Amino acid sequence: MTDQTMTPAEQRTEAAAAASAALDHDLAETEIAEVVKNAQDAADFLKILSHEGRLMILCHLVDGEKSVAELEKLLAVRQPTVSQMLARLRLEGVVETRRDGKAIYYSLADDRARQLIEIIYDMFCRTDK
Amino acid sequence: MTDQTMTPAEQRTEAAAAASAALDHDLAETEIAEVVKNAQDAADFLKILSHEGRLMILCHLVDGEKSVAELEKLLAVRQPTVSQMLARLRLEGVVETRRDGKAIYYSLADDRARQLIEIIYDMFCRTDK
DNA sequence: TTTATATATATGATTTTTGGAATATAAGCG
DNA sequence: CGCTTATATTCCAAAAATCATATATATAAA
Repeated sequence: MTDQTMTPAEQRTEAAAAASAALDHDLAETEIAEVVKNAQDAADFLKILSHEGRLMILCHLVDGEKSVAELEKLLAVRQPTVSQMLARLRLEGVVETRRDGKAIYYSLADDRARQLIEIIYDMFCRTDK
Repeated sequence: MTDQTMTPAEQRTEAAAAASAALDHDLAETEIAEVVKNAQDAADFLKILSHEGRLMILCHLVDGEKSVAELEKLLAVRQPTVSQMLARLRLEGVVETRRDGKAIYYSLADDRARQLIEIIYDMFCRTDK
């Protein structure tokens, strides 16, 4: 279908044009770029949740803040592993921290995450019983 | 916190026991295993969605079935790439196919996916405007 | 200030995921 | 039958994610 002699950039441009044509109201390049960006953002966000350990952490945080030590026990994994998962969640802005003495308490900082987690919890932890 | 002289298996057992204790109603090993399994299932499912291309495909399929060629144009990627993404979705049971002559039409086959996709679409493609 | 506890980070090995290129199959057409 | 179009699959290299181990930092307590 697509001419194999074109460069990848040319092919993408052509394909994008084809996509525009397909959506009869003729999207501009910038609009296509925005759709792609939305998809990227959404996919990146889902990637954060698509990990057993991180997902369990987030599920627990729905019930309220937890210290690293508490999460370590709840998940049955070692401390550096919990901290690594928390670091990722922190960098992505999904959780935030509060210090109390030696302990650091983590809580949810993103409503999208809270919403999705609750839905996923219902889907996978209630329905299937 | 956890004794570094134990084997990983021992540590996991101990940590699991600690987790049980933490949840005052004393979960059995099998119950813990089930929670972990739920988390794994959910994470695996989210992994399928957490990919820009697959996500875009699923978004388009929410509007109704599409042939491979249509998706190729909508996504602006090459045919083998579309087929690879579709193969993954097919193997995971998220989409199903119907043949019509030379064309193969794909459609959503999983209500969980449909539900999540719609929510994600609202979150990332409507809200932020 | 030394020591213990709670948490974080760095490093590196291993595994998974990804995406391109080539090739294969399957259906329709002349 | 050969030819074309639509789709699928295989193979492989590169990139990314994961995980364990070791080490660092920060707070508190003695």
